[in-house]
Order: sequence, then structure tokens, then C-alpha cells
Amino acid sequence: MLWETMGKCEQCIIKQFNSLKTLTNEELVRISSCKTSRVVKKGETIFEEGETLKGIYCVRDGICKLTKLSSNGKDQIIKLVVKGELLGQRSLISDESVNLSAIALNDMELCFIPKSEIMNDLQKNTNFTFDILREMAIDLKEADDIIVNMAQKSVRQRLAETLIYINDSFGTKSDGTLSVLLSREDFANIIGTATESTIRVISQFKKEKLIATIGKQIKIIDIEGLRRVE
Amino acid sequence: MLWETMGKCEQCIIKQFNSLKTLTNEELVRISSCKTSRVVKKGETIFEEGETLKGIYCVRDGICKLTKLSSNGKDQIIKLVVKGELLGQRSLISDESVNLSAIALNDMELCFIPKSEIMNDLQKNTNFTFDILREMAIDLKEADDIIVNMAQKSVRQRLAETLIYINDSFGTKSDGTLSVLLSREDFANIIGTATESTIRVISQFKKEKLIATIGKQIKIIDIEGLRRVE
DNA sequence: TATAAAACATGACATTTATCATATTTCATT
DNA sequence: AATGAAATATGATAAATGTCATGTTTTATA
Repeated sequence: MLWETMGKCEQCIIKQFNSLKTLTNEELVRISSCKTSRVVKKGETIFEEGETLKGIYCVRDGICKLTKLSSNGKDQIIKLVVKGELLGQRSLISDESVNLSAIALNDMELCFIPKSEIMNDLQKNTNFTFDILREMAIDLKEADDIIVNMAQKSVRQRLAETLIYINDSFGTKSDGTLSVLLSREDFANIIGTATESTIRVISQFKKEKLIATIGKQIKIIDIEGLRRVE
Repeated sequence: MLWETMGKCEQCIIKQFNSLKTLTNEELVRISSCKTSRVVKKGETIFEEGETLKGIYCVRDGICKLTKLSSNGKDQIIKLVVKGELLGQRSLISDESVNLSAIALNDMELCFIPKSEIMNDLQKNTNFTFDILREMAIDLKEADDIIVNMAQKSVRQRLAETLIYINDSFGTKSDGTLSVLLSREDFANIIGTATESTIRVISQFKKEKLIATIGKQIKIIDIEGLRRVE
């Protein structure tokens, strides 16, 4: 684990993408003075389910997955967190150990803000608290949607929707492939199925000319077709 | 729909079970003066997915289900909300139409607090905002757990866990049957399966002496056995 | 570049779950 | 109490998905 000092929060371009944007310059200076930074390599664990977090992370660069271990021993990916987002707020607020593990999907840069500083702002800055609340309300709505999809849709539909989601949320590279690179196993853990089933459906989608693959990379060819998948 | 005046918020025993407990007496008096009350009969809809709510509800008595319609035409029950809880906060906070429908499972008494009053408190009372935030953080964690269960567990396991959840959260009547009475279809919509499948598993559980049924009522006989279901 | 490990892919088969048909029971209403 | 509607129950069968085996390709690393 590598800790280094990075730039100042008040000048950081990342903050505009999350609730930190509601803080005053003065508050940002204070946070900046006590934050630490951390570089995490692809595959490394940022924190693990059950751990007690001593603060929150702000993702300066990279992408990670939030996973939860099911009692049958399989991992479920609950959410992908990208550059600009915060990590660990929920557990800080409900004052519990984290319920999810965070694992880097590529090399990441993180800033860590100690709990005491954040709690201070939650006490005093209503805008900040309300913005965190708004973000969490959105997360909750998304979670509701995921529940319905898991409960009511087929593996084919869930994979199609996952591909569309990743395409729309995180975009594509210049060659048209999805910019978030996931293994087939990761896809399986997002849609909640066996890796083999995921691979089979990917093969079907290829045959149906809905997607193309370049190595493990996936390119969406017919997004409208994917939307119509049943 | 029946509207009537009920008691005063500041004297209401229900408030201790939700975030309203953090409000000052003065704030409660103000809210009380503009709240309205509503009686809803079993099966009636309190609000519907897509509607714009003009405030939040406080459940004075009764139970309702929060459901979401899947694109395949099936309803998914996301949550049961009982006496003491609030209804509609999420949509109020993210300033969107509600993403779930609320339908009474038995006769209910509700108090309705207009949006303007609640938003006023969210602006000014940090304790209130923070408590709403805490509740939402808990809801989000629960939603994560549901996602994992949906994605990774069998219908048998999900039904077993649902029975245990209802038993532990809402208790039993004097004859030992679950105090929240759900139809087989409701159970199916909670665990995300076909009604017939739910009925079959209930029959299995009966044969395995894990539960007993009295009409449509269910009594848990061997809760440890239910926990071991695979 | 060689080599082993990991990831990807596919077939064969088992298991789970959905669907459709059809009884049976329960419940509300007359 | 009679009656029809809704809910519960069960069988037969189809469809979806999981599991295990095995082969191929990709990737990392010596």
C-alpha cells in the first residue's frame, strides 16, 4: 500500500462530481490538511466486508467493484464505483462495519478523509448532509430497480441491461469497446448467474449480431436490439 | 377516501419510532397544525409508481407493501412498511416521482405531512436530516442484502428467509401464526417467483414439518430447520 | 520465447423453476 | 345455506439455468 501526498481538495477537479462540492472553501482547506492519499493496484482490496472504516474515500482515478459474499460462497457485485464518487459513506453514517468489499478493477488513486472531519461537516453543513442524503436516495432507487431485475428478468435480459448500463454510464473507447473492462466472471457476479451461463449468453449475443468481442473486450453493435432482448 | 382530524403530533406515540422523534416540540406543533389524516382500507392504493407526492405519510396503524411493476408485467414487493414508519421520504428528497406503489395489506390509518413543512425541517434541523439519512443508510444496506439473496439463493431459501424475516420483524399472534397475513401471491412477489412455485414450496415445508398452515395463515414450527434450508 | 496459469468456450447432463391445465378449498355475498 | 369468485393446491410438461468435464485461447512471467 502506497501513501503519498497529492493536491489540495479545494483545487481538486474531482470534488465537483460528489457531495464534497457543497463544502465551503474553508471546510475544504481543513479537510485537505488531514486527508491522505493512496494508490491501489488492479485487483487489490480497498476494504473488506465486516471491516470498520475510519473515514471515507474519494475516488480520484480508476474504477472499483463493490461486492458482497453470499452464504453459498459466491460473490455478488452490487455496484461499480468510478472516478469522482465517494466510497464508504453508508457505513460511516449508520455507524456500522461496511457491508460490502471494494476491489479495484484497474489501478486507482484514492483520497482518504478521516471520519472525524466528515462527521464534523455532517453536523454543521446542512447543504453537505442534504447532498449526501440525495445521493443515497438515488442509490436506494437504483437498488430497488436491481432487485426487480434480479427477481423478474432472465439471465439474457439481465446481461443485456448490464451491457447497456455500462455503455451508457461509463462510455466506450475509441474502438467502440466498453471502457470498463470486466471479466466474464465479473459479469456473472453482476447479473447473479454462473460464469458458464454468462459466457453462453455472450456467445448467443455474438451470433445474433447484438455485440462483437475483441479478446475479452465487448463492443455493442445493436443497442436497440439489446433493449428488445427477452 | 376518508379524511379526518386526529390527535396532535407532539402527543402522538407513533413518532418515537421514526425520524419525527428528533423534531422539537415547537416543530411538531407546527407540523400538527397542517397535517391531515387518512383512513385506507385493505387492498387500497396509497400512492402509485410514477405519481408525484406532495408530502410524506406517517403510518399510524396497519401495514402496507411497496411494490414495483416489472416490464414483464409482474409486481415485485420491495418492502413491507408497518405502523410507526414513514412513507415517501425517498421521493421527496430526490425530488422525483415515487418509484414504488404503496398498497394497504390491512386497514390503515395514515397522517400526511405536506412537503413544504418537511423540507423546512430538513433545511433547519440537522438532527432530523441526519436521522432520515441514517434510516436511509439502513434501508440501503437491507436492499443490498435483498439483491444478494435474489441473485444467489434458491426459491426454497428465499421463502425460508422471508418467513423468518416476517416472524422476527413483525412477530406472531397468540396462536403462533405470523401476524402479517400475506397471500401466496404476495409471498411469490416478495421472493420473485411464480405463485405456483411458492405454493409448492409451502407444501414441501409443511411435509418437512418446518411450518404448519391454518387456512392461509402460516405458523413456523421449526425456525432452526428453516435457517438450514438449502 | 517458452511455459504454466488463468480465462474463455462449449458439450452433456442434472436440477430448478415456469407454465398450463385442472381440481379443490375458502370466502364474501346474496 | 346457496352460489360464484378468488385463492390455494397439484400434476404434467417445457424452459431456463446450474454443474461438471474438457478443450482452447489468452495472459503473465520466468
